[in-house]
Amino acid sequence: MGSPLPRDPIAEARQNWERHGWGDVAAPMAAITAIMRTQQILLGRIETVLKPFGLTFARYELLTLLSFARSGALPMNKASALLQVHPTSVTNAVDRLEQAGLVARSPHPTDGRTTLIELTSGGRTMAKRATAALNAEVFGKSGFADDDVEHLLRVLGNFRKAAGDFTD
Amino acid sequence: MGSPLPRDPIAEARQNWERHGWGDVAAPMAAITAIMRTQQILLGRIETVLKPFGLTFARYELLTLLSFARSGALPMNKASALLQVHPTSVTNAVDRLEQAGLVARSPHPTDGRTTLIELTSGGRTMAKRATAALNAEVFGKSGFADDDVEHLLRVLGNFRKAAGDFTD
DNA sequence: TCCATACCCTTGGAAGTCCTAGTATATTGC
DNA sequence: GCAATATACTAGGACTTCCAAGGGTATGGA
Repeated sequence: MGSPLPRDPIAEARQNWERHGWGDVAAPMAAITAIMRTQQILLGRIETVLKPFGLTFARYELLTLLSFARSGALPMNKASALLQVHPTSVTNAVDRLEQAGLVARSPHPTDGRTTLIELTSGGRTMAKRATAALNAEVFGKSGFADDDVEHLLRVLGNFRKAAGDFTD
Repeated sequence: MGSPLPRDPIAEARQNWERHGWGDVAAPMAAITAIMRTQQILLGRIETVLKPFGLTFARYELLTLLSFARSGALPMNKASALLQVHPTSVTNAVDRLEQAGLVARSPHPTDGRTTLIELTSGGRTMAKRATAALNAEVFGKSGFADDDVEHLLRVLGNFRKAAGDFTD
């Protein structure tokens, strides 16, 4: 989306913050902006790999979650909670995956309010193939050193816990 | 959007990866997923703070970028490059900021293809206020220790550079 | 038992992102 | 000087996200 810039725009933002007397929060501002940008880059790579499969990241995540479910099926509200997205986003993703024949909706046996989503065999195959591609093209080539990966997991794990993601 | 989960869903995903024989990429997969989720949390906090100002993060970033421009005006393509978003996203943001009276479009004096965007006085005031709020409510309370901030800046800076964001 | 409350999912709307294509203006090469 | 190429912005469409609101189903207390 553009050739490399001559200077790091986030480093420049940090300097601007300091120049305006906000030096006390300039560093965390820069770190947060860097997280935003890194996410953008990673999401772009992921979507590029998934595009040939007709998948987006949101749909891939749901597919993978289902592939790990013991019974092969999950209530929609469970999926929403585990993926940490709004229930309407799950509705949307399921609509499209269902149209593509990768998942199926079925009524919950005892709770009439609940809808179960289940992988079709095609969906299971698709999940395997897409995961193999992502492992090879993105996760296996992240560019992060092993030490940095562990450090990221620790720091971001603490952050997510403090933000109330999980109690553990 | 949901109460805390009993277990960290990303740690669980990592275990699932390992169980399926993808142990060699399980750690970077988890780190990348953690970056995604952290970005989601941070963006949520930012948007909550900006909402009373009638701003979204995309519009705030543009407003702030303009407030740091020497001349107070920038060509749209420059803004697109510095914010590292698609040109159509800038068009969209400018449309709405213009409707709100915070920026104005003007033709470039010598290049007929180019449109300049300029802060209005109201836009300048808004940028100051919104930045003060974000500094107080988000950047000043990030929850990251100083050491972790420096580490994040280094690791993510290397990543962004390797991804071609800047040459420096 | 029955009504109020809580929960689950879906619809419709607003916002952001990107892509593709189209129009207008510059620049470059012959 | 003029045609071919490159650049700048915008229009329309697909996608995701969230919020607000609504209809259907469970559950629990009077």
